[in-house]
Amino acid sequence: MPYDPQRTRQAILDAAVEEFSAHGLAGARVGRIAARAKVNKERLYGNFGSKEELFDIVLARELARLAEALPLTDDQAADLPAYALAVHDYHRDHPHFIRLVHWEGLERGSAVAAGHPERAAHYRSRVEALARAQGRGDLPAGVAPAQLLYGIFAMAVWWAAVPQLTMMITGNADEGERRRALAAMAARLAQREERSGRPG
Amino acid sequence: MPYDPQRTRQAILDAAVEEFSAHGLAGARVGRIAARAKVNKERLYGNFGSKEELFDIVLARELARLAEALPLTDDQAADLPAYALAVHDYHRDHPHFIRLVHWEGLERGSAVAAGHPERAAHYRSRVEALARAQGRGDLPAGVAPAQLLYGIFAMAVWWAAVPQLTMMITGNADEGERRRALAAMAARLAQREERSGRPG
DNA sequence: GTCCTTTCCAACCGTTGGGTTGGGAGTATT
DNA sequence: AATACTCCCAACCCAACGGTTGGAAAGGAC
Repeated sequence: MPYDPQRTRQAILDAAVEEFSAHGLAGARVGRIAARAKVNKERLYGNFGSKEELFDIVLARELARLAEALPLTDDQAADLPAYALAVHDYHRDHPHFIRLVHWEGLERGSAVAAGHPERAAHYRSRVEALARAQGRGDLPAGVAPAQLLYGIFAMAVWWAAVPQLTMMITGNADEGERRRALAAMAARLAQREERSGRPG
Repeated sequence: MPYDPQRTRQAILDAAVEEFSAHGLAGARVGRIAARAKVNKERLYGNFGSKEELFDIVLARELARLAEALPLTDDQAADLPAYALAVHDYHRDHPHFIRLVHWEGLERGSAVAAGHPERAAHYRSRVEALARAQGRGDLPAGVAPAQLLYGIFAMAVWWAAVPQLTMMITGNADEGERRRALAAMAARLAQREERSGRPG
């Protein structure tokens, strides 16, 4: 059979994203990745060095895909519910990335943040878009833009990491209801006037 | 040395919660748990059957602690920001439970929800408290109470599961800022009047 | 066709994993 | 003080793990 190193690499990455997404770093099995990719284990080490490095590369690839598919333009920053829904739908349709990020957070902790300037830049650009929207008056100024982005992300993606909790909290609420509620809550975060509104 | 089976059990559970919280189900090492508890590995199996059963028991114990420490009274349901802060602070001060829940969600998936009626009841009671607050007019009726609870939880605890992302999004925002933003966002979710407020 | 490099594979390696075993030490019952 | 039962431990089991090795097959340069 003719050699096809490019195809080998690709097959390993495709298999690895499935395996890491399903089982995390500790739970993933190098042998399973090789088997699913129909490739010899040694090719994995020859191409990617180690299980951990492979995890990094897989995660970086998924982030690159997300970054391309889910920009945050100034238009979108002015329409927070629509952006929240876009984030939600992306992760619903591409469930690997958000799971990888959760595995990374749980297994490696906050120290990760220091070593990935390009990822930090990705999120910074989103924060800046929200800051500009605040400057234009399209978003309320009461909450720091970074915190606002955090809140939107939290509501839009958390269910993917804790499906069992989500089920217990919302019962068998269907996805339509979740999307509707997400949009409504994002709209509330985006409202311009704040009302104290709570009786002492 | 005199026997003390009660103490042995307790030591295993205390060691197990640390280990499972830090490494998850796949990453946890039975040998490490036994070593930390200063107990023979066999005592772990004699008392708890298997690694998985031990995980279940540890998680149930942590939920029981949370349920006692963090009720949701009707008073609190009427003051969503205060409740959100209470949830945030509990998980900040007792970081094991929320991590265990995330490990469970990632490793076992949504099927878990079906097998734990007592846990479902715990969350149902919280949803009902919010529903009553809506009935009294203390909370807006625009969002289903279960979805509202989901949103509050998501914002209040997500940072614990993805500390690296939180860091990249909010920079080195200190905890005080996070708490302030959380309260502000919860207040927005609790506002009674909705304003469309978005220019077409 | 010879030489050199790259791709690929089967078999292997040392270690560690969850889980078990056989028996000894402590305690309660009679 | 013999019996019986629970608690505990050191040593063991073996499958599976991440990672490596030696060499064969393929491709490119000349």
